[in-house]
Amino acid sequence: MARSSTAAKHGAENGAARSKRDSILDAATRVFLGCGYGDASMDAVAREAGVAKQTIYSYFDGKDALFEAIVRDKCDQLLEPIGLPEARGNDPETALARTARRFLDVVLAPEGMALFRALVAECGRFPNLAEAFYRSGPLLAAGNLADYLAELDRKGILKVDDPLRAARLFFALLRGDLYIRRLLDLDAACAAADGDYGIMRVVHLRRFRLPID
Amino acid sequence: MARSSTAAKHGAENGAARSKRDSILDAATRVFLGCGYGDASMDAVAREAGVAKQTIYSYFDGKDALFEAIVRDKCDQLLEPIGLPEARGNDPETALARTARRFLDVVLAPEGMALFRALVAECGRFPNLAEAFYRSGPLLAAGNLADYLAELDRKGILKVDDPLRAARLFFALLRGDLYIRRLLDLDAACAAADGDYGIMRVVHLRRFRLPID
DNA sequence: AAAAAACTAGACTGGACCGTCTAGTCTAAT
DNA sequence: ATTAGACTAGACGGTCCAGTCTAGTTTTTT
Repeated sequence: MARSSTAAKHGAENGAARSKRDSILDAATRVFLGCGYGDASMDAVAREAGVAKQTIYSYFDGKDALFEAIVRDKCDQLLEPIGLPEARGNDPETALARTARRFLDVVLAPEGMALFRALVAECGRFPNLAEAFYRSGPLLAAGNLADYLAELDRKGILKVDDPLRAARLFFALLRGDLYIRRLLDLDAACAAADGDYGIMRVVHLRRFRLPID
Repeated sequence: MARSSTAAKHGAENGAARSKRDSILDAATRVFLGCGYGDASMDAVAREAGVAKQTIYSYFDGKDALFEAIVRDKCDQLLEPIGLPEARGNDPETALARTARRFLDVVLAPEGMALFRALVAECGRFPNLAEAFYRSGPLLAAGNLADYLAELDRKGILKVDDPLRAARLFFALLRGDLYIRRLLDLDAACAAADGDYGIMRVVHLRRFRLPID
């Protein structure tokens, strides 16, 4: 009664069953994030997972539940690095640059884009998923950065009146125009993983005692 | 042979036909932007337009063509104000604030959000539409602002090394976090039209000889 | 008035797809 | 060996929808 929330008829809680469930989840992730919720078919998921359709329905209640499962899964797994608090030991510039890179590497990666695109497309049908994503992603990241900025302010290193707003604007600057282009799937062949996206330009704003709050 | 590009069998090029075509376009806009391309049905469009389904097919080639038509229509109509060049007579601060407001009023409005959301969802199916939107929207706006910033730089009022990049970051700052929230349809009940969105905070960055390029 | 064109209402075809069901196979425990 | 539960392959019912077709009505043109 532990794992499969509602469609639970699996007595064997061993590793084999778990790996079958996982392969379904993986396949579903590829299919759903590849074509979107509407154009993804359960038959395609079954084919991709190398599994009979009935097996999917024995692990998940239906298409909705499967989509929810893969989204929550990807949220946990993908957004986990940007939810970590700052390493406060380093000098601020390094810390900010590291935060920036961690954020962009996740957010601009194809998987991150696909997840966000799917959520935007289906936010009407799954409003709770959209909110869960926002809270465990952008909001958490901004909160952590805000804490760090507040600390810098207390130490007199930086003047930041409204840390949360400052953090949000920091991330907004980082996303810049590139985020829009990626969302629209233009610019796919751009410098993806290795590009430094002008991070340092944004980070160096602090030199000017930035009033970005 | 002038108007209805491919499905043309309308000899009468008078005003009545035009208004019927328009009422179809209007209804299609409501339906498509309301539920998205996938969940919109041609029957729903016909019902909404108060028109027989066959009439739609006599004006448009099919669902795809109708979607294209309404998107191009809304792009032209919606993004037109943000494509206008700057009024160069005013002082820079006023000009920037005006540009900012014009941009946000369009982009954050429900119609603008719905259009963008539909394009993000269907960018795989209609890549050309996504690009057309980007060019006639964000890119054009950034280009115009860049021209203005370059002029300010020539006059020595502002130091801007890379005007286009500066313009893009300006708009990125304006979108901020709110854009993400609106895309996910959280935050719908927020201060919509009358809110001043912190524009002045962003505009005042210039006081610090902003190196946002 | 008569003819032509536009339009309507609704039935219909063909296809996709969700979720269920059946019948049979494989695996593991007893 | 037997038995129970997990799994497979595929068929099937029901629903929804794009696009076509038919038959009849309204509007416009001549």
